Amino acid sequence: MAQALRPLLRKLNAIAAVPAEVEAALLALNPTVKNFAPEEPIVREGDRPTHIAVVISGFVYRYKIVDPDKRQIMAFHVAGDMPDLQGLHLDVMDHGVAPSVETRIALIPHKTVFDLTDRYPSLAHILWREALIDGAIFREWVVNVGRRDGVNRVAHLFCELLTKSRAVGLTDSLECPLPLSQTQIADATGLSAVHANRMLQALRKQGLIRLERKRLTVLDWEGLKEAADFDPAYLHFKPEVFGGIEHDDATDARVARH
Amino acid sequence: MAQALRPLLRKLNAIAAVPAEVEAALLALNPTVKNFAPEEPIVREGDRPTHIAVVISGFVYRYKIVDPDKRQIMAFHVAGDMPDLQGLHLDVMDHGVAPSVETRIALIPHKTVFDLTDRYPSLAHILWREALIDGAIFREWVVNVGRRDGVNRVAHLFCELLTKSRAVGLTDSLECPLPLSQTQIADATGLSAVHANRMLQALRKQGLIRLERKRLTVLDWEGLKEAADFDPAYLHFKPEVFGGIEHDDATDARVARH
DNA sequence: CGCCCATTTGAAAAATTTCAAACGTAGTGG
DNA sequence: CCACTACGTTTGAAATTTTTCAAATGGGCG
Repeated sequence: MAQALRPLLRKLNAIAAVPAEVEAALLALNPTVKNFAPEEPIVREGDRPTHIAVVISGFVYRYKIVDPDKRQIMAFHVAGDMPDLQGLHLDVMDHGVAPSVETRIALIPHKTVFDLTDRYPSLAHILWREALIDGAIFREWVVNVGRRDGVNRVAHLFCELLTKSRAVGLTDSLECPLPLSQTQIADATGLSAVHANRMLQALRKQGLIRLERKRLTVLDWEGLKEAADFDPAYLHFKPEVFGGIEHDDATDARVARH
Repeated sequence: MAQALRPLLRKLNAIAAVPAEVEAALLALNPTVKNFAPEEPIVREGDRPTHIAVVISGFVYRYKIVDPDKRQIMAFHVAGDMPDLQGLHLDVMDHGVAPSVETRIALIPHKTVFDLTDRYPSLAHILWREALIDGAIFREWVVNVGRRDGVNRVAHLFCELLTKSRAVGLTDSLECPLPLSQTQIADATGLSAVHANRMLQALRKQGLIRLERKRLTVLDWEGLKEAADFDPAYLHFKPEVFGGIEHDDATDARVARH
């Protein structure tokens, strides 16, 4: 398990410069690693977490139940992400965390994290920054769900997921895992499952995406960005990572100028 | 100006225990204070802020422009709040900040804040916690806009504003300032202005609220909470502050059991 | 094969937006 | 003091988006 936290380092390096000694200290940790089956709760609303979860592989979402037959998904997380970083300073969970597929999670006691941030103030700043980026993404989701129509919302979600996947090295093409049911896509975009289905069909018909075997392929990145009104600034990646996807990509992306 | 940051202390004390020496250090600051006219930008999307803004009095909102004839408001802030705390670790603003009424803002250089957090690690933890609460509120807004219908959304917004106002001592009754146009309420709830107007009428007709001269009066707190599906847990106030509003309040709140 | 579950389709119902106009109030300038 | 303007609120009605309901289709798996 010595390398279990490798994805975390890739993630942290995408958002900040991580000093070598901090990298070493993190790699030296020997965290508990636990497998979670699809939909098996990782943390529940109301819990008082004592550990930080780091996604090693798989796909995780955060959600709240409303009504209680409605659900809203507020975030997706891939390898390297810490879906309950907030537990460090907020005692009780105001939402749940669950995986959508078989997922490996490293568990690090809060105390261990605080020891590290005491020893390495720069790590504290990086984690604080990560928490702020988490917040920035929620803001964009408020915009997405509040002011964009169905097609836009789904397109935007896909742009975000592909960009994040590329930033942490999960893929270097225009294709990435998307282990979600249409119901989950609907719950993330504030749509009904039926409507989400139709929005997906619209995106396919427009030749923007392909969706098969739980993988997303973007056929026309510029077109999808346009349809989504997507600007990655809110993800706050380091400048090098920022743009992420170029026009002259080695794929079949059509050039769609606006 | 020696007492300019008094509201900030009330706010911080509502979310955490603030050591006396930290209180003293904050009060000893002599921040620049600036007045902003309604709608006069405090920070713009794309800016690289060098200072933290603290609301001393007034009412501030954070927003993004989409399309560009649509606007989404993502947060409201009252006295004591720091609407761009995130600027401490995120270089460029991904959204704008503006007041809805004449507002007094204290400006504290980032450097000053970092000096203080270096000197008082407990302050760093409090500010980090505040940033996480900021994020928790965005999550609830995603839920609000994504999974609640018109009336619910507006009711929820009002519950949040009243609860926050009480927590920082802006009011101790069921009445608080609400210096917003219906267009702004619409932009915060993801509705059209016309529809927001109708939802307000519905809340009035149900005898839940009164709205006049830019003040909100809650006539039936339990009823409004019920209509809003409101649970203040996501605001993460200290336990003492938590409940905030009791059934047997010294006001004319009707008892609405569910 | 048969079952379970996710996806897809169609059609009606409901929520929400858009458009257009009326109304009210406050402020400005004559 | 009145006319005029600007802006926010209110109203009505049609257009549109989205949801709901119900059923059909399709794939994976024991």
